[in-house]
Amino acid sequence: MDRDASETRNEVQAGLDAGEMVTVFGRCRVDYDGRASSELGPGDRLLVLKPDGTALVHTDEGHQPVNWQPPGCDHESRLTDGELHIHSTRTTPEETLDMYFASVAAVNRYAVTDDSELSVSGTEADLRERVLESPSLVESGFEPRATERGTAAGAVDIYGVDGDGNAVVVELKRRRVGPDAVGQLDRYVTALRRESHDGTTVRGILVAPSVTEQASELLAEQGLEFVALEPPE
Amino acid sequence: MDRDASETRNEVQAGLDAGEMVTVFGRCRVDYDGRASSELGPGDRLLVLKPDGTALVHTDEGHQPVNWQPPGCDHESRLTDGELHIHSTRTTPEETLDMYFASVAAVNRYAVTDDSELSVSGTEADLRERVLESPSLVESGFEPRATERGTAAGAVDIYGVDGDGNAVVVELKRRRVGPDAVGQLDRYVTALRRESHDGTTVRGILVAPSVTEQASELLAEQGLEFVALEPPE
DNA sequence: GATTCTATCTCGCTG
DNA sequence: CAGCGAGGTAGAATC
Repeated sequence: MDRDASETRNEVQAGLDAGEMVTVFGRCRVDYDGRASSELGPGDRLLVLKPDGTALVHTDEGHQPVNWQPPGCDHESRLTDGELHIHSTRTTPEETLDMYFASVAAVNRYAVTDDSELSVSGTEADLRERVLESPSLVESGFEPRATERGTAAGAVDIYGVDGDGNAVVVELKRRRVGPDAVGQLDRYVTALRRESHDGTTVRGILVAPSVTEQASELLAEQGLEFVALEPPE
Repeated sequence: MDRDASETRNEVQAGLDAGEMVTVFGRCRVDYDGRASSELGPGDRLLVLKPDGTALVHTDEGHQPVNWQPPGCDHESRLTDGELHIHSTRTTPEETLDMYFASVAAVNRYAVTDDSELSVSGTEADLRERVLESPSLVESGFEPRATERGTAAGAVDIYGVDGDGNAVVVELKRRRVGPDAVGQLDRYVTALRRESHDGTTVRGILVAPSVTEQASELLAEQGLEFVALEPPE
């Protein structure tokens, strides 16, 4: 099932040169060096080289590739010590990925045409639309005034006022939230209180499907509020 | 280049039954429904089905699969309206992925053996080891007393005391940090101050390679400190 | 390019 | 199983 390494290399390089998607399955070692560094001993893996400069190394397990390079990298095929050697580099940050194939079971080249765009629903953006269309879902009398309003601590998802004229900061999450989301909301509320030189009251409301116990306690400690709401669909 | 759909389906199913990694390249539509939902119109994509129940749908661009299922899913091959139809399901949460192939250019089956483990260096754990071996890198006189010390707000990376007997909370990050890390440290410090009924001073120190401007301001506002330190390697 | 935040995040660990 | 935090997170939007 093994193939002549030189012929294999030519096939891989021809695919890369043609702007095709190239896959290589075989026994290999993998070295990575960059933001971190890693070593992976011999094993059977599927290498996917994309025409946009992406490289993915997949084992038989897991959603995540065991090693990879992001889009925009340069891939080179080489013969190093008689083995097929794929060398991929990027800059900013400087990172290299090297794969050494002791044997190659298959090389495949695919000419890819894909004009469709993925459409997703049930995102945080959908939840924001839902709140903007029906602000009373947050609270009777709530009036949104701005989205992505800037503060010293970052941009607030929805900024508005309540029925008593108090300022309201709404932080949206599409799923059940933990302590991190409370910290985020607290930063925005604190920043706005600091920025409002008059005595305006600033309320913080976390809008999400649900909240963990620890996050709930943090909300109470900080005097922040929670409203249960799911993204549409 | 197209293949008989029934024959193709048999090949895919045989690979799944044999516990092999199966790839299908061809023109397809993809529907996903679960935590969110998505639709993807016709285009050429590479489908990877792993023996652990993972499914990955890759276009010609990007590190991330355009659609996927995590490990542990059940994959079925079907003939629906004369097309190869891959149906993948999971529970908790209930999620389904459906791929309909208008044409298939290639099916590949790979028997995978991989006994090697990935070893990574330059992680947060490596940074923690570095600090525990040389606590003076944080500050002269700093003495670590515990790692992963529990608080009401979660576990502190390193807990210790300074030369004056004050409590010190160290939050480690392997890379440049933004506002979220400051919020995290602040939650731990606040929780410990609440828990220490005597008048013990609790200091919070963020240890990371560098810090963004906004995070730096947040640190100053909260009376927290920063020490520049990189993970080893 | 740097910063900030979302994500069907995934993954590992711990209770 | 849920919760919590790390990640070479990637990706998008904005400055």
